[in-house]
Amino acid sequence: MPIIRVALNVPVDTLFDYQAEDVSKDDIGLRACVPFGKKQVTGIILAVSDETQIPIEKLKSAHGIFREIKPLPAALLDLFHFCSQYYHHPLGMVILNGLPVKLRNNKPVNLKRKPAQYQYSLTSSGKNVAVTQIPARNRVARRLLGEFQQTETLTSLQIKHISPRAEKLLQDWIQLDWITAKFCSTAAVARVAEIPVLTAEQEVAVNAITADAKQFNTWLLHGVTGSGKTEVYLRIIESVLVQGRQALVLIPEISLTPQLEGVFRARFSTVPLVSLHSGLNDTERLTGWLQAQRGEAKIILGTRLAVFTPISDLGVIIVDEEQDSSFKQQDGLRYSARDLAIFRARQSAIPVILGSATPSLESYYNALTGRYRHVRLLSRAVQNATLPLIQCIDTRINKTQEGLSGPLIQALDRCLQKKHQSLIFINRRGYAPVLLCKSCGWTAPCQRCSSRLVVHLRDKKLCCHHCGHQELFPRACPQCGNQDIAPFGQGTQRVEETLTADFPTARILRIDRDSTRRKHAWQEILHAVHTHQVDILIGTQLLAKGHDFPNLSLVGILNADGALYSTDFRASERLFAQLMQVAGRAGRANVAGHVLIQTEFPDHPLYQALQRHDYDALAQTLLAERKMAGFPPYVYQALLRAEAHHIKTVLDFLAQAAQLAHPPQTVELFDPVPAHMTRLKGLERAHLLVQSSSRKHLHAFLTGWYAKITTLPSQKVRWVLDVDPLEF
DNA sequence: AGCACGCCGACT
DNA sequence: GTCGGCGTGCTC
Repeated sequence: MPIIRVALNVPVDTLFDYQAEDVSKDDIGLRACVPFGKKQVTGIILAVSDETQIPIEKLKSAHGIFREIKPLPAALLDLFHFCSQYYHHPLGMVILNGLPVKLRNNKPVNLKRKPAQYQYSLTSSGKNVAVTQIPARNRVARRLLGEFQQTETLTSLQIKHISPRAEKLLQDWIQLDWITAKFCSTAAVARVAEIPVLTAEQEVAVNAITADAKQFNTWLLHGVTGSGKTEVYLRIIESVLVQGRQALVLIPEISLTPQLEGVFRARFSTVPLVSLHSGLNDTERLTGWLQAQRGEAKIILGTRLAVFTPISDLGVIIVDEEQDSSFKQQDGLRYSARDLAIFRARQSAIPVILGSATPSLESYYNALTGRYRHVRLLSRAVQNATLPLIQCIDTRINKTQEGLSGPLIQALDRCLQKKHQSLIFINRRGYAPVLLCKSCGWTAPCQRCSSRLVVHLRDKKLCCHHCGHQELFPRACPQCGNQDIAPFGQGTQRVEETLTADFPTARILRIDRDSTRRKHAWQEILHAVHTHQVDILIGTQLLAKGHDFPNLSLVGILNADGALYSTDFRASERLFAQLMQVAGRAGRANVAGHVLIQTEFPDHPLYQALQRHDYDALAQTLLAERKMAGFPPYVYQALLRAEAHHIKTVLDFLAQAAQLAHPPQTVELFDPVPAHMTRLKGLERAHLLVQSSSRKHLHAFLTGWYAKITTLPSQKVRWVLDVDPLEF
């Protein structure tokens, strides 16, 4: 009887052999349900053979093979294989983690007929209906209409997503002539929205990429905020769709999916699109995955996990905001979706486009050295729009009160009078970052992490932003008993309080994780901002990403200096990218943008470069520093991370691992050190850095070392290899 | 990862 | 005398 070799979701890097009837090589990539120990599990068939190394008495028979869906394509299995090897993670775990949950269980996929896909479009009379015409208690109807008025067209699936009850309203609305319905089954490339004329730069970019669309190339699409990178994506996707091929678009955050999805649906209204992200439930995720695999979905839009979607006829991959660290998974399998996207593109002989206004230094360096092809968009695409004016406010001269300096308050006031919107950016949620005893200097610590508890005044609580721990305010200092304990420093809530006092008539809205936690909160907030129901926005980095605020003319930045004295060598790069992104929120259409940065170091090269919008100047400076210090992109790194209840256990383990390493001369092994955040969620963490100027040598070394570490008695230590680490 | 096997401390 | 602690090792 033939043997199938199955990858299972277990932390050992071996395949498990089973006897199976009626199997052939065509079954590679199918799911098989097999007995494993006392349990039944489902894995993926990776090989079919007549032989096995396993003694016959140990060999069991597979319970069954699922044939209701097509096998995983060979290319996807290759991707998993590469991922397993490159990141040194067991193959079975890589594969099963990359599949939708519904494919991991012992059940066949339920292929019940999916509901007919209709597409509903808002009519011109529908556009004129005011949301207030709908009684406020009819919340679903209000939300649905609001959604229609934002994106104009919605599919049955999207509507179901808004609310299961929303579908009931549609027939009435068709009667009222607010919307029209049409069946969508074809994938015709029909563009409905008004198509902007390309700028000369955009045209050069589009032509260059489409002219070379038949082979693998990594393109760095390097365009300032507002230069119209999205339009370049759209044109390239269009050329791929015309050939009947599919496009994969990766974006950093779930919160950006609706926005980009709206753009795509408006442009390619009849083209089936799926979006895949962690906000979907298991069924939705499986449905989207299957549509992509069957080739029905032509545009696959998603966060990093979407890089593992089977796509039968991929024509292009786009990675938007490629510098964003959320493309790197920070637990378990620590893969970079951006780097895997490049592997996939090479494998499929198609272009991959990395888009950014502030590329990662790695990508920029690759573009400079010619590994990547560099296309630049230097001017804003919208007519009349100029780059915002960026200035520093020297807080050594202009002292701040409650975190706000005089010039910033005055600028806010002028902005209010002109009825423009303004934004205060402060990357710290809560009321104040610490609770301080003024007599002995005690600050409230987290018991489980090496961090300070953040003051959340509204619910009279202290919160740890790392582990979620909450506790009540102490009445007095637990160290010296003094009652003079008070919040110290600024967070979004405190800035909100201060500004409310300073501008009592202004409409102020705070946007951070605390205010957007509620379902649909984001949609409501964006709607309020777009319809100018808000004068001053206060927000964290949530605000920095992607969203267009057309009425925004002033951005104030508080407390950015912290990153300048960070020990993380990537802190400057990240700060620059983040500030550039926030600055880009100002002055989109006809309103000139103004950005004011409160800092004690206005002469710092980072702020100097920012004021001149000069990414290249800063990038060159940082690259020179990295070269001198021997940091990426001039070396390749890997981190052996370990955690346990006691730091000694961790350091002993790392010391043992270092002992059996025996690195070649080209690979440098550093001493174990405690992690930046030594305690996290009750565990102590440390790591050991390995680096080399040769990726090949580093990888070869890691492979051997990984095998040796696996044999160590791991006691109570949890460890992982983090290849190309971003955080230390 | 689970789950069993296995060898040492406090309990009805 | 046992119940159960979690260290070690295996799963085709």
